[in-house]
Amino acid sequence: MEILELFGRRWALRVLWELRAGALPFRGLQERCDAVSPTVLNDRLRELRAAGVVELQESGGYVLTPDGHALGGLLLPLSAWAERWARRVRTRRARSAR
Amino acid sequence: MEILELFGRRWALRVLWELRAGALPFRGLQERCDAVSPTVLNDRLRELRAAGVVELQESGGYVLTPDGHALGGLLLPLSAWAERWARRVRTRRARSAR
DNA sequence: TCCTCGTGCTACGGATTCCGTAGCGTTCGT
DNA sequence: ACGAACGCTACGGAATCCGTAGCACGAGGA
Repeated sequence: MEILELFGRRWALRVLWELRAGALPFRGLQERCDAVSPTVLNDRLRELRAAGVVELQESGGYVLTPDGHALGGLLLPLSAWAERWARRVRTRRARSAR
Repeated sequence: MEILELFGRRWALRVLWELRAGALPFRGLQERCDAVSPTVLNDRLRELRAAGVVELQESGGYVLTPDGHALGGLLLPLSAWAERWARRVRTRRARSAR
């Protein structure tokens, strides 16, 4: 799981997540990622391109490669888990508040 | 996917990955994580405990909560992907080396 | 009693990463 | 010629991470 080296960096997973739905230009991607600074976004994009999960199309805009798409699909169950988790965290916080 | 805020931190996913197999004490966990500094490890553990995916048992040693275990299971397909990915990266590097 | 060992964890200074703002170079449409 | 959108870079300050050293506590043995 050396890949965790890459994913354990800020915005890496988020970029994959945002690109699932389709291509996005640099600034569009930046907006989706809570206005992350272009410096870091470009760092992550270079790393993800080097890893072969993201590519820059000639017509402009970033897209997932087939590999990247397969990976993006694996994030879906994680998303489902995250929803249940968020609900539990809310109720837990509500419980501890009273 | 606010959870990506937590996972997009160094060693967070790695800690989950290492705890899948069972409980580990602080220093044992540290060794498994490439001798990560105790400062950061403790930071991650506090965050993961606050998120309710990891807990410290009274008898000592860190362990995944039921939530955390469910999450850890989702990392398995990701691990399978990572293996295929690592193989591809190797062949790609071998190709570009000649 | 004193020592040792293992437990979780903290202090501190330096290295690395991240961020916010500003702006460059190019292309494309009008 | 000009505006807009494209990808991206420069730079200084803030936040994060790291490596080393060591503290506090409890269990066990001599």
